[in-house]
Amino acid sequence: MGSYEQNIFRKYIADQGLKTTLQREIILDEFLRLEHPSTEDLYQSLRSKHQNIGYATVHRALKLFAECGIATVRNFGDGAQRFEPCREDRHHDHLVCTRCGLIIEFENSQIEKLQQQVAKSHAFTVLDHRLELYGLCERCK
Amino acid sequence: MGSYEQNIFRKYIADQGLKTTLQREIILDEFLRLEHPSTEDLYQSLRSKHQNIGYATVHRALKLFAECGIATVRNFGDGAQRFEPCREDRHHDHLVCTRCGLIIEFENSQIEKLQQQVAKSHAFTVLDHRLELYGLCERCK
DNA sequence: GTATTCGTTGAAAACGAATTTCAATTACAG
DNA sequence: CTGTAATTGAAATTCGTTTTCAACGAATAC
Ligand SMILES: [Mn+2]
Ligand SMILES: [Mn+2]
Ligand SMILES: [Zn+2]
Ligand SMILES: [Zn+2]
Repeated sequence: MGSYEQNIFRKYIADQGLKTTLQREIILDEFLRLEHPSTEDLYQSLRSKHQNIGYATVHRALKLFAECGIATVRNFGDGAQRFEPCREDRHHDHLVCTRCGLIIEFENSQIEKLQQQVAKSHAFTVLDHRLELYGLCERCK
Repeated sequence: MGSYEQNIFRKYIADQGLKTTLQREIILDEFLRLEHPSTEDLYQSLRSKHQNIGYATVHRALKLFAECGIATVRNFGDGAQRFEPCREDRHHDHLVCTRCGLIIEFENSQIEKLQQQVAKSHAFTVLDHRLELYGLCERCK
């Protein structure tokens, strides 16, 4: 057995006729330890223990994670794509401190409900959404 | 006199010790006619009548528009920054059709209010926010 | 086991949007 | 006007992302 994410990933790999590799296992493992890493972040994080894993492989793995649904692509406006583990499908949104980069996660079912109402009133089917509040955290203001 | 946006822009230019140029006036004028143009969109849109205005100048103008508050930077995940006129400070959010690119704008004061509550509960000061609902529009689903 | 097949890997190259450089030009204060 | 500093546009650069390609390796066939 393995973690929730490992199982989904392995199933996806098998279903697609792809191959399980040591690199992918290592990358997934490290990915699950990080918060909102960019490709570069994850690559650097692996460097110490695994100097033989290439940047391109890390990047390709992250794309696979997003494809199979265990990672979400984020963009907090800092010019780099960030990826984050979906963690059992618990959706959340973000407060982003524009000064120090602190990221606070939150869930608000009332907001989600209102979003659905808005979409409905425009005959729109929502597949995904992003809500980010930018500003200053307690320490920075 | 001039439009709301022209006045703000000219004041900003003056205050910063910058210079009013014909190019900037033309670019602003065209910018206000478009919906959510990228630099490239705006550049192309100007090309027919003003083949002598360079891409870099368009880009620099857009950055100035954002700086002085008459434009907002948007990122709908298509890989290009988009800019949009603020239009008298009326904030709005977006429904984005991921199939045909249609963008519907909406305002929802209840959602905004809940956002403030969320921020407050984390001792966060919100300076800006983005809410985008991605999915399929009426025609595409 | 050995061969064949086909996906994977990592380094390097290519890509593309954003940004900067630089020499020529222009706005505008004095 | 004149001098000075900002602006311009073409080209070059930057930087994150993506692709290429030859070597490699896992899975399957023989
Ligand atoms: Mn998060
Ligand atoms: Mn809009
Ligand atoms: Zn902070
Ligand atoms: Zn559509």
